[in-house]
Amino acid sequence: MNIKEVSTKLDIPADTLRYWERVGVIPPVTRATSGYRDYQPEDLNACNFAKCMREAGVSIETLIEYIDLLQQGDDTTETRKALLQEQLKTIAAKRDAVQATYDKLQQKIAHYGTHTVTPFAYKEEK
Amino acid sequence: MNIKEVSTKLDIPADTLRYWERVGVIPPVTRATSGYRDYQPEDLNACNFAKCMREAGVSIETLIEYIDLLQQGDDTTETRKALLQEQLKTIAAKRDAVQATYDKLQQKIAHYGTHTVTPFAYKEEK
DNA sequence: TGTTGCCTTAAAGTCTACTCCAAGGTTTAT
DNA sequence: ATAAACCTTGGAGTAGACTTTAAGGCAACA
Repeated sequence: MNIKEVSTKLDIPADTLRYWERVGVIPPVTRATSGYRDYQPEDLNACNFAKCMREAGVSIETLIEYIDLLQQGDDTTETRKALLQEQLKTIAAKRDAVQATYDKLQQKIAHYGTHTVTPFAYKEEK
Repeated sequence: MNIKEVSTKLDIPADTLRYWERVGVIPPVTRATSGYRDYQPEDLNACNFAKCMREAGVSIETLIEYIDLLQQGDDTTETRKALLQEQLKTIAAKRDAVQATYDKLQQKIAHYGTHTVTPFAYKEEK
């Protein structure tokens, strides 16, 4: 699978896929003899994982750290697990913040303009 | 309430509060005769609103648009409401994406290293 | 076999959203 | 009344994450 197909399938710009590989957000991608990237299923998994983690707010730096550990192989399993657990907490916090804003904004919209004087949601309700 | 107190109370850097006001993410803040900012309750609401929206992923540009409409006054109520509804959709999408990643990562962690060969979550499960 | 379209890298450029700095005015405590 | 600790603005600088450009190689089709 070439880079264009992966880009289309996963909806990630080709430039971003190259950038991720270059800085180490995903492991080196399998190459054809031409030098062209030829993404294998596991390469796709790596890209998709990176995409989801990025969308959830995980930094490039953290992802590089994870891939580094993975490529050291040895036994970094526990360290990797701890790293993921830490990120899970961060993601949970983000989720909660987004949900809270969602709820309040929805309520605000519900009677926007009907009996509203304050144009800002999140006012401490009396 | 001076800028330092607001910064502490809302946990937003003072530089960011000044920046937000300068670009129009919040309306102009009330001033003392000295020229110092003297945040009124409604100014605080505006800052808190901006903070929540930013955390939920709403862009500076969008917030400026909202404040612009607000200050035109006239009757921009419907336009503003539409803008907020649009953002609500974006926020919902973000929340869902973050939640999905949370769920899958949690599952992944649950048996990380026990019977795992793939170090990437989000593999299409067979 | 040419040409159209895809691929490669390295390096420089861009965008968003702050964040810091310099020069100077104000307030508060001693 | 003077130093310490605030505050102000305008403008420059930075961080993070891409995104574009330049120069050139490979591939597929007419």
